[in-house]
Amino acid sequence: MVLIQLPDKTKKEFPKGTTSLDVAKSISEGLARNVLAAEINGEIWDADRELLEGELLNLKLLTWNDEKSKSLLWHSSAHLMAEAIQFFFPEAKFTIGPAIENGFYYDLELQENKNISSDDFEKIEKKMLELASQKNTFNRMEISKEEAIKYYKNKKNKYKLELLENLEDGDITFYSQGNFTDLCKGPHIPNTSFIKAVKLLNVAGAYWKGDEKNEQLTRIYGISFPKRKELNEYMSLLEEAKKRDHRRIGKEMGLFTFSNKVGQGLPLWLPKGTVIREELIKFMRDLQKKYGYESVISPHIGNKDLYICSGHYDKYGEDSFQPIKTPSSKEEFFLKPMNCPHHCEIFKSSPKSYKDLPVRYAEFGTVYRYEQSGELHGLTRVRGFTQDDAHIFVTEEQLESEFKKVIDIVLYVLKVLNFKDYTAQISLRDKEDKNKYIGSEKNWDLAESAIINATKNKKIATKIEYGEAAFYGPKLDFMIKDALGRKWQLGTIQVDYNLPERFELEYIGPDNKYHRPIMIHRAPFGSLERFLAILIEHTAGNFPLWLIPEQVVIIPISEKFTEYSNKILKLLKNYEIRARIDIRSETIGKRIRDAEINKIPYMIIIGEKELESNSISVRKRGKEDLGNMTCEIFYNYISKEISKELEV
RNA sequence: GCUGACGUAGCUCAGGGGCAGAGCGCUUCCUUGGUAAGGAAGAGGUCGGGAGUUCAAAUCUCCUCGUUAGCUCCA
Repeated sequence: MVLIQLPDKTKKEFPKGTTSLDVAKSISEGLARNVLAAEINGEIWDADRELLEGELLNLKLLTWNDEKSKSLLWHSSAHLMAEAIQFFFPEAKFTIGPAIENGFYYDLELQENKNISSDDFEKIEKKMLELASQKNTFNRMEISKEEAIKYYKNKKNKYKLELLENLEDGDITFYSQGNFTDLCKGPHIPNTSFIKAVKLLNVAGAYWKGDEKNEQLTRIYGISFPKRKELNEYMSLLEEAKKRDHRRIGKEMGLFTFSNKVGQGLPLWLPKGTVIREELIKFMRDLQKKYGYESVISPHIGNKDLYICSGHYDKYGEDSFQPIKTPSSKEEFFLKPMNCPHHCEIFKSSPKSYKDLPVRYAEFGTVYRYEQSGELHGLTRVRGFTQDDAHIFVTEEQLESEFKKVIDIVLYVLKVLNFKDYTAQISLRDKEDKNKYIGSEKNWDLAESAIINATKNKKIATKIEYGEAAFYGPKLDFMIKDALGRKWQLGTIQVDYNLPERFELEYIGPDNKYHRPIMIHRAPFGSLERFLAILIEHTAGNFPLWLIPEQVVIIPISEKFTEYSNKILKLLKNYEIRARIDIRSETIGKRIRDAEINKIPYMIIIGEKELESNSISVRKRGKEDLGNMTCEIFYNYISKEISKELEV
């Protein structure tokens, strides 16, 4: 007897050999037609797999509407794609083909001199749909290890053989559908006909097992849906996302640019972009003042010895911009790739008492890193950027409370700019490979537990990632996705016991003895470049009023009102409102339309009426006429809006 | 750095061995207007750069630089 319990707690009995699909049929034919798989005691099973007899099984039937079954359909689609590719490229050797957050991919090795390009996508998609319509079932087979090895030796597929090495005999399953058989632990959808719409998205190289020392395979990404309409919706969503791309908006709004003559990955800030950047800096300066930070300034280069001392030379020296040499002596200087060593030396410049601590040095430090060319991406990954950096030197006792204060700053920044969808990631050491790091086991343990405790105490939801720590210490990173769903690290807070040791930093304690401070590295924005990139995508260029480069455009009805308009412009500028006049000989309609498209929050219309009453007419973007008012009232209106944006 | 794709006007893009194109933007002129597109004319290009094939190359081939999607990396 098979005993099951459905989510609504009803219990049912079925004879031996019953599958989840049979259970669905017993409920309704309609449900049975839509069942993709079943969750049995929390584990996902094929719908046509025979249920085990004996103990009571918690059974939940999964249809497309269950989030969990999306990856099921996508994983099965990867198999279907493999079958289609096998048809056109019989020599292809398949490796792994998982479902991912949005869709699926398959990594494969092609015959030499053959490659798949996006030109092949259409025929592969067509073949996939043709195969899908054959309603081929996904058949699960339990295979002995010996048999499996024989199968892939015969296919000369060393990748699958490598995967088999790590599998236990008795634990190996193959799945086959139509003409394609694959080593796979499943589960799968019942048959291919559930896949009704397919789109291959891109082809790229990917290293076997993610290691660049290994072979580079061909990876093909795709997505599929049970309905054509859903695919269309997804594709238009992608289109919309592309419109938010900061590279596009940055160009349209004239915020920043790049020049090949200047060099790859070296952004040039245009006047409008600089306004936003300077506003962000002002905002952060004010915030830091409140939290007791002191500003410091350090040069753009540093002696090689500085980085030998910090350990950065050892770790990154070869891959950095190469040293600048002095003409007379043999001294070598590096462009600074981070500010911490400079700040350590500032700390050392005078003796410190425990009464001085915490010491908080802040600097908007511009740093240069030689990023691999393939890594460069708009403003999110560049070779020259400015960090809103600070280093806090604390005693053991101060560490946790100070760390929590920094968390407050980061959370405040995210809140002011309305970032709700972020991940707080605790980046710890790689458990396997500890050679990547400097410092003692004890220091690392202390630093890691400090972060874990502080976040627990602050009750923020965190995700632990091993192997993501900096080489000198663990981090709390705030990750935000861009328009295309790629994750970027913005704010970061790091606990560091190692650099104070390397720089022999000390303070005199109440016991009149020397003690070693602990260092907190922190940057709430991360880098201004990356932060602004994400902010552009987040707002689609509709920045809050306090940040937007052009707050107001004045539109005179005709040339007769130019003089009065200039007077108003001057008045607004005295109020520190960012305004300009649109004196083109276009119609009012046209100039309002352009201001709307250019995302200008306020338009001021000036004509006969305004001149006579010494006033202005205000229009808010996306809204109607706000009516007639004096400049002073308008200023109050705007100031109120800005302070509302900043008080959260 | 690796693999694939792409570089045509300021921007977005069409063309694809035989005269360099469109829309938007820009300039000038006309229009002097009341809350999302007034009209006309004009300027603007070594078709990323170099080499080759050809009577002829923006177009085909190779190299190179850059951009881009991934992979790898990210102090």
